[in-house]
Amino acid sequence: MADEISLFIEDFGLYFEQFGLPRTAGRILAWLLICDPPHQTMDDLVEALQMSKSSVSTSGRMLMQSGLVDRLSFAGERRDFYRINDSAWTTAWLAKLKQTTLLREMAERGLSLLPEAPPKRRERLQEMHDLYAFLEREMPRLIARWQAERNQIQE
Amino acid sequence: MADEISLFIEDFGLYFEQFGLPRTAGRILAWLLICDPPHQTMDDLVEALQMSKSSVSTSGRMLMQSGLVDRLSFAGERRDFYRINDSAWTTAWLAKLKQTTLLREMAERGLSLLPEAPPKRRERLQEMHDLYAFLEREMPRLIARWQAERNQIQE
DNA sequence: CTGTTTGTTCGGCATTGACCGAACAAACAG
DNA sequence: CTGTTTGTTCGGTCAATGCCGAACAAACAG
Repeated sequence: MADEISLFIEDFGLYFEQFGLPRTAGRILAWLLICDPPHQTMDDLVEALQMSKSSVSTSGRMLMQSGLVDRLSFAGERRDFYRINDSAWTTAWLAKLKQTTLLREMAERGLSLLPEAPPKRRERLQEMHDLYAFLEREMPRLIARWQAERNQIQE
Repeated sequence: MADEISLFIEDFGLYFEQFGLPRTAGRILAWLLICDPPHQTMDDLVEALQMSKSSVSTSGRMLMQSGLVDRLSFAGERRDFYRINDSAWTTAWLAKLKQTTLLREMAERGLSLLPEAPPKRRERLQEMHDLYAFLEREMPRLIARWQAERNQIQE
C-alpha cells in the first residue's frame, strides 16, 4: 500500500482520536472512503489496516451505531460487508445537533438553579441558552438547504 | 454547596470528558457560569471545586487557550481572576469551523490520492468534500445572523 | 535582604481505555 | 453429526493521561 495512503489513513485515525473516539474507527472510515470495491469484508479490513478481527468488530459496530457505516449481506454469500453510509457526513453533522440540545438543556438546568438571582447573574447562562436554542432551530434548516441544493444539481 | 449545584457541575464535567477534554475544565466552566461574583481567584476555585491548585492552573490555561475563559487583574490586587468570556459560546461554536475546514481538507487529500480513478469511485470523497465546503461557507453566516438578531433585541 | 503570597511545573500514582489473542457462539457445508 | 467458516466477546496487557502534592519560580511587602 502506498505510503501516502497509509499516511492519510493514519491522520484520519488521529483526527478521530482527538475527539475521544477510537483511532481504529477513524482508520476504518478512511479506508472505506477510498477502497475499491466500496464494500469490504472483515478480512479485507484486517488485511488492509493490519488490525485484529476483534478491533474491526468493535469499532465497526461503533461506526454502525453512529450511522456512518452500513453492513450489507448478499444472497449466497456468507460474509457480511462493511460500506460507508451514503448519508454518513450529514449524519455526522446532525449528531452535533444532539450535543447542541444537550448544551441548551444544561443552560436551562443552570438557570433553574438560580431562580431568584438578579438578571445580571443569570445573564451568563441566558446567553448560553439563547445561542444554543438558536442553533438547535437553524442547524436542521441548514442541512435541509444543503440537501435541496444537492438534489437540484443532480437532476 | 447545594447538592443540585454540585450535580450540575459534575454533569458538565462528564460532558466535557466525553469529548476527550479534561473533566476538570468542564467543572471550572460550570462554576464560572453560576458563581457570584463572576470573577474567581484560583483559591476560590480550589475551595469551590475541591481540586488542587495545579489542576486549576493547567485546566485554566486550557480554557483560556480555547477562548472560553479570560483572566483579569486589578490594580493593587496581586491575585488574578478567572472569568467566563463574554463570547465563550460563539467562540466554542466557531471552533467547530476549524474542524470543518480540516475535514474538507482531508476529503481533498483523499481525492488527490485517486486522481485517475473513475468518478464512481471518487464519489464518496466528493460527497464528503462538498458538504464540508458548504458548511464552511455557511457557518460564519449563521453566527453573523445570530449576532445581528441579538444586537437588535438589545437596542 | 528576608519572608510571604501567588502561580507554574514536574514526578508519580492511579485510572482509563484501546487493542490484541484466544476462547467462544452461530451458521452453514458436506 | 462433524468440521469449517464467520463473527463476537472476554481477559489481560500496555500506553496514555488526568490529577495530585511537592518542589520550584516570580513577584511583592516589610
